[in-house]
Amino acid sequence: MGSDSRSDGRRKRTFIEEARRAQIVSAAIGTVAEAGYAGASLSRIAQRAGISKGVISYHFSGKDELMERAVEQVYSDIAEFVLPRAAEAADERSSLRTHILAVGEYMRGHREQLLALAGIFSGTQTPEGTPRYRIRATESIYQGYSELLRAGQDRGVFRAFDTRVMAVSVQALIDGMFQYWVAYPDHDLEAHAAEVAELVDRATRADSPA
Amino acid sequence: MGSDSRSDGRRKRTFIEEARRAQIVSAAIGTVAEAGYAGASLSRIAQRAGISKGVISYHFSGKDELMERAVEQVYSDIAEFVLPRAAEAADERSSLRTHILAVGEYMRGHREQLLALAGIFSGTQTPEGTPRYRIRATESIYQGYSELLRAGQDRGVFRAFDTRVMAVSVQALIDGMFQYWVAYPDHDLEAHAAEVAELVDRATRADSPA
Amino acid sequence: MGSDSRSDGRRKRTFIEEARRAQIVSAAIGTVAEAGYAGASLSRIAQRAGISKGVISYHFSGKDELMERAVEQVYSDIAEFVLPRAAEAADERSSLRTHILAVGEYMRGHREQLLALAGIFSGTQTPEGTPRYRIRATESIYQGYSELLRAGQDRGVFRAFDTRVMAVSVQALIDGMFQYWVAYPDHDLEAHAAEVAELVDRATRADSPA
Amino acid sequence: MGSDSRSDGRRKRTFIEEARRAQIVSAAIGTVAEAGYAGASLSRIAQRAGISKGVISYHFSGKDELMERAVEQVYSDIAEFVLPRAAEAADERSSLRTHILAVGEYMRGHREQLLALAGIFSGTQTPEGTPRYRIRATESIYQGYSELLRAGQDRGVFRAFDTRVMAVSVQALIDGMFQYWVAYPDHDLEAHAAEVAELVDRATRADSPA
DNA sequence: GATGAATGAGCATTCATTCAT
DNA sequence: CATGAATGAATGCTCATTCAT
Repeated sequence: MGSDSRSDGRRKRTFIEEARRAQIVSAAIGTVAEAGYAGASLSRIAQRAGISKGVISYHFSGKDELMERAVEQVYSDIAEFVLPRAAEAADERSSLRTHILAVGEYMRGHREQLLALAGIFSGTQTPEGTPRYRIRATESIYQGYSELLRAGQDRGVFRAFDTRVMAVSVQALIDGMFQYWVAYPDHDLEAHAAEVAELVDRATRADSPA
Repeated sequence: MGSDSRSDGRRKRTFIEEARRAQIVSAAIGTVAEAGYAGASLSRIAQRAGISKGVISYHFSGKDELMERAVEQVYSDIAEFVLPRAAEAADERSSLRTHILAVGEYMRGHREQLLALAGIFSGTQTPEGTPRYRIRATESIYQGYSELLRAGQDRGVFRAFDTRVMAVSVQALIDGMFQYWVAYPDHDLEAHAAEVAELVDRATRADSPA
Repeated sequence: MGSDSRSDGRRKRTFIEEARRAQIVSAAIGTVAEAGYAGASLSRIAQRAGISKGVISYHFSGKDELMERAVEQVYSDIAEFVLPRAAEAADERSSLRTHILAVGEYMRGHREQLLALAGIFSGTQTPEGTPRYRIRATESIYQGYSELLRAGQDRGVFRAFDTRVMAVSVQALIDGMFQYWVAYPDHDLEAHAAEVAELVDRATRADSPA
Repeated sequence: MGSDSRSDGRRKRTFIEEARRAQIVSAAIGTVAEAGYAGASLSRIAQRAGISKGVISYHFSGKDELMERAVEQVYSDIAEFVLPRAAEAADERSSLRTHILAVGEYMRGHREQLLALAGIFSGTQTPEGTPRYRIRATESIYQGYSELLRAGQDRGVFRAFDTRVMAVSVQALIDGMFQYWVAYPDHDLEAHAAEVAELVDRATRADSPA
C-alpha cells in the first residue's frame, strides 16, 4: 500500500488490473443473471470468467465489493444510455417522459444486466440496514429525478407535489415494470413504458388548460 | 396419510398442530424481518420459537413451505385490514384512494410483517422462474386492482387505460413506498401515502372537467 | 411384566398383539424390498402398515428387533416350502439337488421377500461383529446342509470333503444365484438352479463309476 | 474446466492432488472396514485422514464418487495380485484353480480391503437398481471367468455348461468364502480355498477317464 | 393399546476465504 | 500476478426414539 495509496483510499491500478476487474465484474453480472444471487458463488463466477477462484479474492476485497462494482457498472451503463436522450428534450415534461421510455427501451436490450441488478439487490437485502452502496446508488437516481421535477415546478410545467415522493414513485413505477417483465417475459415492454409515461405525465403536469 | 387425507389435499389438522404451525410461522416472520432471508436459518427460527429444529421439519415439508405460509399469513392479514375499509367507499375512485391509504396505514403498524414479506420475496427470487407461490400471490393482487379499475372505467369514473398495467403500477407505487420507508424509517408514511393516492387519482380519473 | 414374563424371557402375547406384530413385520418386508434398507425408515414402514410410528416402537424394542423378526419370518417361510420337498427325496444326492431346485423355485415366486432379506443383511452388516441374529440364522442353514452331507458321506453317496466348507459353498451358490437375479431380473432362474444343482452334484458325489 | 478437460472427461491431475486422493481413498477403505458403510461418514473419514471434511468435497464430487474410487482401488489391487499368478498356469483347469487359491491368499493379507469392499457393496445396494459402477465392476469379473471357461471348453479341458452361470458361481463361492471368514475370523482360509478349488475342478472338468 | 408431537444428534454438502507456492 | 489446495462453519434435512395424553 504505502506509496500506492491515494487520498481517496483507492489504489492506483494498472491497465491490465483494470481489465481483469472488468472481466470479473462482467462474469459476475452474467452469472447472477443466469443463476440468481444465491447461485452465483465465487467459483461459478470464476469458472465463467475462465480464471481461478483466487483471482477474484485477489482483485476484490470480497464478494460484497464485487457485487457492488457490478451494480455500479449496470447503473452507469443505463445512465449512459438514458441521459443523452433525456437531455435533448424540449422541456421537463418531455424529459421525464423520455426518461421513462428510454429506460424501457434499454431494458429490452439488456435483460441480463437488469436481471443481475435485481438479483444483487434481492440477494444483499438485509433489513435494518439497507446496504450503504445500494442507498448511494438509488439516492443518486432520486436526486436526479428530484432536480428535474423541481425545475419543472419552478417553470410552471409541473403542479405542486413533494418532489422526493414523486421521484421515488417514478423509480418505483420503472422497477415495477421491470419486475413484471421478469415474471412475464413476453410482456410488451414498449406499451407498458408508454402507459407509465402517460400515467406520470397526468400525475405531474400542471392542471393546465383551466 | 391414507385415511387422513382430504379431497383438497390438505390433511386434517388438530388444534394444537395449527397452534404450533402458527407459532412457527410467526417466528419465521420475526426472524426474516430481523435477520433477512439469508440469515433466517431454520435453527435461528427454531431458537426464536423456543423449540427444536426438528419441530419445523415435522410440521412443514421444508423451508420453502414455511416461507410460503409466512407470505400467505402476511397477505391475508393485510387483506383483512384493507378490504373492509375499501368496501365502504362510495365509488371506485374513492375505493382506490382508500386502498392506498389503508395499506400505508397498515404498514406503519406492521413494519416487521412487511419486512419479512420483502425479505422472503427477495430471498427466494430466482431469475427465469419466479416462484409459483409468489406469482400466485401477486397475481391475486393484480386481479383485484384490475377488476376495480375496469369497473370504474365502465362506470365512467376512470379514463381509458390498460387496466393490467395500471394495476401493476399501483402495486409498484405501494412497494416503492414501502422500500423507501425501509431505507428511511423516519420517513412520513402517511404523507407519502396521501401523495401517492393523489398521484394515482390524477393518473386514472376521467378528464372530467373538460 | 412381572407375572407376564416367562422363563425364556418372552412375554406372553395376546392374539391381537401377535396380529399387529405380523402386520408390522409384513410391512417392513415390503418396504425394505421396495425402498432398500436405507429407505425403510420406521415412518415409511408405519405408513405402509397404515399405523402410527409409535406403534412400532410399542411392539418392538427398536428397528433392530423388527428387522430381526423380518429375517426370521422369511427364513421360516422358505424352510416351510423347501424342507417338505427335500424330505421326499430318495437319497442324500437327490435331496441336495431338490434343495437347490426348490429354493430357486421359491425365489421366483417370492422376489419381494428375498429382496427384503438381502436388503436387511446388507443394511445391518457391520464388520468385526456380524450381527448375532444373522449368524444364528445362517448357522442353522449350514448345520442343515452339514448333516445332510455327512449322512451322504456315511452312506457312501458323497465323496470325502469338509462338510462345513461344502455347506457354506452350497449356500453361497444359492446366494449368488439370487444376487445375480436381482441385478438381472430377466435371468432364467430355473435354468440357473438346474445348472447349480448339476455343479453341486458333480462336486460332491462319490467318484463311483471308477 | 474448459482448457483443463480432456477428451476422456477426466481432468488432468497434479501429483499432489493424486496423492491426496489416494490418501482419502485409503482412509475411506479403512473407515468402512472398521465402522461399516453406515458408520463411514465423511467426517469420520476426514478424521482418520487427519484432514478437514471440506477436503473430501474438494477432491471428490461426493460420497458416491469416493466410494466408487475405493471399490476400483480394491479391485485393481486384487487383480494385480491374482492375474500374474493365474497367467503362469499351464492350462485353463490349472488357471481356474490358481485364481481361486490366489484370491484366498490375497484375502488373508488384506482383510481390511475386503471388508471395505463388502461394506460398500452392502451399503450402496438399492433394490431394483444395482448401482451402475457395481454392475460394471462385477461384470468385468464375470467376463474374465467366462472367457477362461469358454477357452477351456473349446480346448476340451472343461465339460459343457453355461459359462455365464458357472462364472457367477465361481465368484459366488469366493464371496461366500469371504463372508464366512468375516463371520469366523479364525477360519482356515487356505484350507477353504483349496476345498473350493477342488469343488470347482470337479464341477467343471471334462469327464475324462471315460 | 395407540397416537402424534417433539427431540437432538447426525448427515452430506456448499461456500467465502486464506495462504503457500 | 495467479493458482489450487485447504479450511471450517453453516445449512437444510432425516430419523430412531421418547413420552404425555
